[in-house]
Amino acid sequence: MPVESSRIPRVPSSAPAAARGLRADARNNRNRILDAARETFAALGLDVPMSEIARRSGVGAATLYRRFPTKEALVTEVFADQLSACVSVVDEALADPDPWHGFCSVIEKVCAMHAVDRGFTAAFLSAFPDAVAFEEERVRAERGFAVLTRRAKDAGRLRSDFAQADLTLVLMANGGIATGSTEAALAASRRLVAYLLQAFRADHADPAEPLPPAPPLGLHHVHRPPTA
Amino acid sequence: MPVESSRIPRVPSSAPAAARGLRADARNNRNRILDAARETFAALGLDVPMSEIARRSGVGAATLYRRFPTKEALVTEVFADQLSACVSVVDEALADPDPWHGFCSVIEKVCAMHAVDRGFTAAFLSAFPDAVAFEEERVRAERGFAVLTRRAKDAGRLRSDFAQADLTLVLMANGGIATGSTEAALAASRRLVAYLLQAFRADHADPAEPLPPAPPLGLHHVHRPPTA
DNA sequence: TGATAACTGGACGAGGTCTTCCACTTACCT
DNA sequence: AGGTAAGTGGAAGACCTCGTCCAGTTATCA
Repeated sequence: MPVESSRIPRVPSSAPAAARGLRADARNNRNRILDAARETFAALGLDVPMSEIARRSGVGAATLYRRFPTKEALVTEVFADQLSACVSVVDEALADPDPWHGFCSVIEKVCAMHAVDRGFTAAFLSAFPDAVAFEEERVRAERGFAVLTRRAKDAGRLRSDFAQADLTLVLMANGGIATGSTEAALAASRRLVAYLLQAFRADHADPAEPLPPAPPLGLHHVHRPPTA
Repeated sequence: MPVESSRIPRVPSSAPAAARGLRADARNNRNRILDAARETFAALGLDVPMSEIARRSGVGAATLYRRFPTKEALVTEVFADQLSACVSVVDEALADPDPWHGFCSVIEKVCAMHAVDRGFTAAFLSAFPDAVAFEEERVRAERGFAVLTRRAKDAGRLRSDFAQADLTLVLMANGGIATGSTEAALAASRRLVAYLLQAFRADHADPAEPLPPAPPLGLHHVHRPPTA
């Protein structure tokens, strides 16, 4: 009888690394916490008390803090996959044969994701320090978007004075669209994005009205002060 | 000897109503508080502690609360004149013989004012309850802007599907532009506004791509929940 | 089944903010 | 100049949030 088999924890290796080797009930609670946190952050933003998330998860505060030593850790974990989704949006767009369509789809999809999730917007913009864990993905998305931008310009569809930093501009502006209902926020975001995409069209660039210079801002430089 | 003369308080009737009849030192302190609050709110947003404003004003907390019973009252007072400035921007634009230029100037100026004052943006968007005091001015500005919109459309410069609620959209989007330095925020705001104004041009409306419907949002419906 | 180690829940402490209270000081009016 | 009422500053109360601790419970494994 192979003793080893009992020593090897039955790990669903597809699960996130942090959930491996947990006792069954603990892993269950962990998932409940993540689900509740996702819902709550999306609906109310990142400023909800940890106690509220514990309450909605049906666990005590200690359990919450045992799984996620700090609120930031919880936020990071919650939005890790959302960030991956953003990155994959860029990958999909790179596979699109129409450069302009790909470019637009990135902006439309990412803005829509932000519009329906209040917490995602805040997390994205606050650039919480643990985000260094996502540095790699962020850089990949940035490079991918740069390629998209170049292709769309070369195709003559995107105005040539569009700056890389304008993506940050769009995301920040879209982040300002926060209203009571999710539907209203999504509708507002869609309309804003539609306006902006029309402004980005090459045939709408007016040589008589040059754009004000782009501010020297990259996604990684956006730091919203904690108390503001 | 006219007794009355001494009974009549020497009121600088040009001063705000709330400052009338105050003792000289009290009025002085009141002004210092307002100045400090203006600076602090503009630089750091509305979330600065009241104690910080008291410290910068050189007064104690009790004095601050004697003048302004609640933080909200202070915020309201501080931004009352800024709001008036916004309204007068509309009035100026109405006097502009060029409807399109007037329309643009409103958006450009108001957005610039919001960009350089973090607190103003928050106060404007949070629509704090005491704002009912400004209801009249708000309505006046709204009507004025409606006139500007109509004129600009009739002149064939503003796209016909521009909605009144799009002003709210622009202001919310502009409110998302908050970066570390004031200069960067202003630069970002300017570029965003330039893009949007190009999108608003009648000759840039693409009949092949109708806009998503405008969300049913007026300025007075924007309510950002307290904790978010 | 029973020992063990991990897990859980509610109570607790630290820190920060808004607001109030009270003894002292100051400006105004006669 | 002097009395008085208003004004002032610092300390303290109420409330909320993040994060910690300990006694009881539960899953795991021989």
